Amino acid sequence: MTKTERCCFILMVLVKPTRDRRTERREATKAEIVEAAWSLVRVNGLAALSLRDLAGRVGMQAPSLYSYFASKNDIFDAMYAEGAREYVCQEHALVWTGDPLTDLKTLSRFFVAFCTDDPVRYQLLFQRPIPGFEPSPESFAISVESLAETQKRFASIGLDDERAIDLLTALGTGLTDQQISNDPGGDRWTRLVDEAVEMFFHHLISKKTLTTKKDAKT
Amino acid sequence: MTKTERCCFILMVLVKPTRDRRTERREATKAEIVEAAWSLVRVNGLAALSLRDLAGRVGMQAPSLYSYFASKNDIFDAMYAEGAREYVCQEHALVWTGDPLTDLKTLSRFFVAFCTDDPVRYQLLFQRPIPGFEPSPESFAISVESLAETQKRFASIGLDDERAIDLLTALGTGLTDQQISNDPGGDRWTRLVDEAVEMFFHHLISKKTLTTKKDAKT
DNA sequence: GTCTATATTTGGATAGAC
DNA sequence: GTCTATCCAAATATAGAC
Repeated sequence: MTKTERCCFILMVLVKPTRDRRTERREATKAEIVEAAWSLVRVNGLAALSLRDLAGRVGMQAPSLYSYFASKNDIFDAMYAEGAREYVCQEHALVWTGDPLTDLKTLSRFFVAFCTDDPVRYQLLFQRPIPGFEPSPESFAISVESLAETQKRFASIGLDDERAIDLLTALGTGLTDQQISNDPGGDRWTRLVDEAVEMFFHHLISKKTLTTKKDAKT
Repeated sequence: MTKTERCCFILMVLVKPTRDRRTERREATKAEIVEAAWSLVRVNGLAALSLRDLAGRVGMQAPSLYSYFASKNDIFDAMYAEGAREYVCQEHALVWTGDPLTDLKTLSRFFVAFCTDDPVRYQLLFQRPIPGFEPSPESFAISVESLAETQKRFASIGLDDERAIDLLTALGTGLTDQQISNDPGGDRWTRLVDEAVEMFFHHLISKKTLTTKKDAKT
């Protein structure tokens, strides 16, 4: 521990509310790098991200990035965490009515919109397109949190049948995938979300697996 | 044209049924290379295919591959063509009953089974995971042929609504994608195909968009 | 047709000066 | 913290001998 570091540490402990401008600056730069990484991968794809390009985008030389991230995968991990946090945040902001059909539509619309809105983010979060990369436990924990959130939402609607849930998620990813692969930027499949959820809902009712709070009319 | 080539050419023209052993041998080697490429790619993923590995697998040095294929993408193209041909062939072998629901199930089951049976092939044929690669017009034509086949099948069932078809394809790719991503080698999603098709079918009937030959009972 | 040798490019990552 | 210089590894692809 250098003299300067010791000094800082003592100050931090003694004077709690003091901001650490050094750390703030550092975090800001890290965020800037991650942002630049997103803009690059949105154009060239995840696999094409190179540290040279990335450094150039933020006005650095490649080795300088190693002052902020230990490796390339470490950068991917930061991107993953950011994406997962966005998902949790936006999902949390959804408004629930208590009506199962309406709420299912809300959730499905949100999922498909979130994914098609940024296909590369979808790829990073929900598929595994980078050979040597998997998210760190800390980053993955964010995803797990959101999964739990969704499960609770399903349960509160009365949807607890695994088969049914699997069918619904397949619908969501199917619409998403077709939209991204075959009509990028359009709405040929996203516009089908409501109809798909209604179809699913009526299917559930006909199996009497659902407990409705209000009764949905045909 | 060398003397030998001229000689061969004259022979081919004069004596029609004569086989060209040279060409046969060459095609066999090409097929062997493509087969080796598939086995490598199934293990390491599409992106990880390297010409060194591939050459080693068939007992060659890397440059020798250039006697058979002009480039790496040329090899991918051959793989694509082979995959597409398999699809057409297997689809063609399906047996149709004339009953819309049954036939829809047959088609959907086939699609999902074909895709989950070889996820890497699915990736190469139906997604675009290799940065610089897209199939040559000749190879792509095979896919177009199969699409036309499927369209005709849909039409013969009385299914000609674009929205409905899009919904059905989303169901197929959704089940496929979830199966591959979240339960590789299992059947958690593939076993839902029949239920999904029934759900879709009843949805169609309730919209009275379908002309049935036999009437399906509830 | 197959080989050895090599050109060329492009990555990620490290060392050490400042 | 940032830079220059460099290392190392891996990849596609070509040249030319045999």
